[in-house]
Amino acid sequence: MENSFLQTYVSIDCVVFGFDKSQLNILLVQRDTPHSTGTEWKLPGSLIYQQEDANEGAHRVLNELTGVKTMTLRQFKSFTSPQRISNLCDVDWLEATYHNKIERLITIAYLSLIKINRKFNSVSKYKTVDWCPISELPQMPFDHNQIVKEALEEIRSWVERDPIILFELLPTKFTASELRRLYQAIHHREYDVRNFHKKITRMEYLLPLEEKQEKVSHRAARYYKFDRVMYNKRKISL
Amino acid sequence: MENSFLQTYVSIDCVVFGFDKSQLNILLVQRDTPHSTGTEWKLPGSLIYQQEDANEGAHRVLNELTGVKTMTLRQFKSFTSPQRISNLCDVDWLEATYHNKIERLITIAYLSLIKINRKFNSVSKYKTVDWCPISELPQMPFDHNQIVKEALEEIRSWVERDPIILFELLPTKFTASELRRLYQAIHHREYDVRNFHKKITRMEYLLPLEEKQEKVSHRAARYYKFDRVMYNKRKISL
DNA sequence: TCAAAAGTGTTCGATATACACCCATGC
DNA sequence: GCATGGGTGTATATCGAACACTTTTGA
Repeated sequence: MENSFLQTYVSIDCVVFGFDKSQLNILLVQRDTPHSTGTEWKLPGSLIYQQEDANEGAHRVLNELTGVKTMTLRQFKSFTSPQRISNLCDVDWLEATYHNKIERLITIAYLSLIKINRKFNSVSKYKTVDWCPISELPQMPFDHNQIVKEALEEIRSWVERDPIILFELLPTKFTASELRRLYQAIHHREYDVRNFHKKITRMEYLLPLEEKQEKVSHRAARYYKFDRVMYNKRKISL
Repeated sequence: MENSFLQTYVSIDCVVFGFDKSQLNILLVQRDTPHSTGTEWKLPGSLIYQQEDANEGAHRVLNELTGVKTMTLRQFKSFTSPQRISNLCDVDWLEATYHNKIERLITIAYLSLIKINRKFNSVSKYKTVDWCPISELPQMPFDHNQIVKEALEEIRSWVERDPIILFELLPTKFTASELRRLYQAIHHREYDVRNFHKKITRMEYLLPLEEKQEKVSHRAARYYKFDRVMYNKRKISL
């Protein structure tokens, strides 16, 4: 072990969650595979620059990807195994993309949340950016499948500490059943409808509106909205 | 932003918790300050080697420090700001220690737990290793004070997800009030003694023993021990 | 009039909180 | 005998879980 300290490139990879109908989705980008064998989906990410710290890098990636300037972002884990770029395709792709021979690469994974119907204003280097339901994730390069798996665990425990993040995934006005389905998707279990209504009645930071759904072929559901001020009052009283 | 991607050394730093009487303690090591102005306490850590991933590095540091081969370890956050080695003392110390000019350094912080009265079998490069109560932490180099602060938040949420880690901090046999004081130290609040007894009665994985304290100048307290098998049964039923 | 989803109340068990006094031991 | 900490029970509030029927609306 002669003084051979690791000197390495560092990337960030972002697991961006969106919620639609009953499913969590993740934002994926398409890359060309090096030997023109087609395309492949991966997590959006980038090497970080000399002058940046990881947070800045993550913001940059997401801004390039979506045009959104500020979004909720959380660093959740670093992936450092030397084997994470053992696949030759990945090695070649890195060299083609960054014009550097890269033999080792650690990545810092971020988790982020966005309303899924938000319009993107992308200046992205990627040809295609799209939502992918977490139940239908493709095989991805590097350890991206593992990163997503850990991101799912992380989002669960984050919601428990700070339920505010649920409302970053829902539209400004949402129905009780949208919120319930989001809970179900995140906690991966069913909630009884009646019990769930009682639960949201107890959350004083959820304001029921007069407004209801229109033109739905069943009884119209009431809209709710999230009241940040009430929420913050609640939190300090814990 | 001309293709100047960060290539950097990577270190790991370990926040090792121990518990004594009523206080959480952290294991600190002493370093010589570069200009012989004395010594200074810091978190134990090391640059990681070429062949290592971060987990291996963390295990190596803790093994060198304590002689303990396997301990509970959890990566909790990376610290990547370019400013974290802006202090000249720190720059000089790095150069003196690692015989390399180091201009940027990111660190991956780990959290670990150990019984405070465990004997160390240290092969450490440090002159002094000692426990420091978290209420009396000195000013430390780099961003080590910040790292400890975040480690404290992390240990709280870790205990909530997985209370087993409490028993890594207590002796094999412990009294109810030792456990209560540990809860208090971690959650930073008081627990009512009677309610706490009810709480531990409900934990079937805590076995009350016949054995009691001896030679204490007050009523002798019953010892309990933690039953891992019962605990694991419990967990899957959640 | 039918299909589809919205909305609503009661009971039970588990858990958290508040609160005050007697017990065992060494000195 | 006294100082020190150990050990105990009751009442109340909140929360989660189980469980079935009526309402509204568009097609």
